[in-house]
Amino acid sequence: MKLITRNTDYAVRALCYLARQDQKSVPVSEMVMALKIPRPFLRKLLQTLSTEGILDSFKGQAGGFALAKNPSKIWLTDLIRIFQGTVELNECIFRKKICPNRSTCKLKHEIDAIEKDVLKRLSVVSIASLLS
Amino acid sequence: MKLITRNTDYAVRALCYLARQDQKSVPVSEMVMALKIPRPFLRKLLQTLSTEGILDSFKGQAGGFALAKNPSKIWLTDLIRIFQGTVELNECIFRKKICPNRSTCKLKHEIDAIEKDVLKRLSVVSIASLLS
DNA sequence: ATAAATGATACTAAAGTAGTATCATTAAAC
DNA sequence: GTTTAATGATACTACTTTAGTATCATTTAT
Ligand code: FES
Ligand code: FES
Repeated sequence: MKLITRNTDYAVRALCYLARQDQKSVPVSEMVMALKIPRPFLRKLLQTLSTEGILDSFKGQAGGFALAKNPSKIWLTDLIRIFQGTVELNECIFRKKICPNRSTCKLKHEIDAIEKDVLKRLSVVSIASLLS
Repeated sequence: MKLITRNTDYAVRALCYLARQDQKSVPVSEMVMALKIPRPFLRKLLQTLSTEGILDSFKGQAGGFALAKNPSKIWLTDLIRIFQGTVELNECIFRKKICPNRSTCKLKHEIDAIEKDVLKRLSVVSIASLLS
């Protein structure tokens, strides 16, 4: 099981790359060179980050992408939410229906507690903190 | 993202059910009734638990399954390993290859640390502790 | 012999993840 | 004003994992 999918992982790299630049905007082609991420995939991903307000985008020649916020304000949990949905280690769906034992189930309690910890640890990680 | 898949979840329920019985062996049909898990799915799952040494099985009429160990010796991590493979929240595979940045990557460090915590918490949960 | 069980194994379906392709729109550069 | 290099929008394909089904062989109590 993975906590971070490819999308999120690539997004982190791209955002770190942008955070280290002080150019007004960086085109996808430059990032493809630097990060060796498949172009169409990176493009789609950056578009998503743009519509989500993480990036600003500039169309036309000499256009590209730039961070829309300070790297210390871009949280890993934002990216996870965008690309993977909410963090729910525990679903307990029972044949498409919410499980009737949810309130008493000890397994659920255990996993819920673990989930809380994981979220707590994830929620302090920002792009700034990943810059090294 | 899920920490526990359906297989593992069902296995926990089945094992808890068996732990509460003191019959020599319980046939699948009885468990299907009690747990409302699809029969062929439960069957396969119990067979797996049997070959993995978690359950004893008895063939022929009046046969069935029974715990092969004390419930306090059956660990949630065993079940996760059996049905989901090793817990690895962090893969960082870069286009089918192991990522070259593994040693320096801060994201990996963070996720590794979280994974360690999760494993620590999972590793103390046994069927006995889930019996309620 | 029969019936009720598991063993072994192959198959199908659904969902999530990863990646590609294409055409339209924009705006700087010439 | 035309060209060119960029993003916007959107649809599509492929792969992997998870979930679930089906079938026939074997065993054993009755
Ligand atoms: S059995 Fe459904 S929440 Fe655990
Ligand atoms: S970039 Fe590969 S381990 Fe993080």
